[in-house]
Amino acid sequence: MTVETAKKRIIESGLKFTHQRMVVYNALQVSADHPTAESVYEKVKEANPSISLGTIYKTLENFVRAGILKKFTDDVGVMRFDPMLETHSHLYFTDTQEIKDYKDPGLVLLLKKYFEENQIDNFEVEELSLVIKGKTK
Amino acid sequence: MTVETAKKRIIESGLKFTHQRMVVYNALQVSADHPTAESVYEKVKEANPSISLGTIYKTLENFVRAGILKKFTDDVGVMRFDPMLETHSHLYFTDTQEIKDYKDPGLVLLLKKYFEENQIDNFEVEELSLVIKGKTK
DNA sequence: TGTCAGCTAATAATCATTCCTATTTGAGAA
DNA sequence: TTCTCAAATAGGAATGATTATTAGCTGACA
Repeated sequence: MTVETAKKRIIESGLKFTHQRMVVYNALQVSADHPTAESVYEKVKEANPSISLGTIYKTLENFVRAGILKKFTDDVGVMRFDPMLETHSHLYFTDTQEIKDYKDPGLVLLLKKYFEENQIDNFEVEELSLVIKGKTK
Repeated sequence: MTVETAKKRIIESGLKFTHQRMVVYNALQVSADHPTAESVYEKVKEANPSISLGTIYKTLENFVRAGILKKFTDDVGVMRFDPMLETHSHLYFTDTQEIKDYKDPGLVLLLKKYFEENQIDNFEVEELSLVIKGKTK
């Protein structure tokens, strides 16, 4: 990930290019799975100590709107950001509290087929993902 | 739901029976889908105007620990309580912001079967639910 | 009825998130 | 390059849901 690709990506998505957006964008690339606003803030401050938490929130929100990120809320009610753009499911480890991505194209196909054959009354399915709770084996 | 069944249920779950718990329990029975602590509070105040919001939180938390309720966090980060105990999925209406339960035994069977045949590395599935996003048709 | 662990009310504290506003900046125009 | 201005930012205050604290109360059991 070079500066140029980051810049290109931000501008392509219709956002004005700023130093802060670029730093946040880069921090996301090296983040662990599903960072919180706070953890992005910590990471970003290394490169830009004067950035404010409010800017992080706003930037992440803009990235979500621009389709660069997805946002969801974890079990304790904290926002998490997900750099992955394809629809996918999550594994919740009840023992370690971790959240991991789970991608399974076969499963998605199976589910889509299921909902084509079994319509839900008065509801049009747009997006499907699974919450899989369990523990390390 | 009579007073007696409520009382029985509370005692069976190992909690001491109190007036407040009983009122909260009853409020849950007549609540709309997935009440928040706040909405339970509003409802309970009709029967017991002196109850405090802190007690509501603690009581709900106790019910969750006792297995009478489930708790989850919605997309805006607010806790919601779910009186239903069987595993079930949720429909998220992207147009109206509603959340509705979706029960589908056939789907559950399909998923269980799928995960028996397709084990996830180093992970033991305990509970499955689907997040179904879409809109009114 | 007396005892006491557990419960409750009231309120303070916390924490993630949003809002506010004066100041600065990026990008296109001249 | 310099100018202009809409948009973005820093910094901090405000908000709102949730949790913690604590003093007093009460249900269950002997």
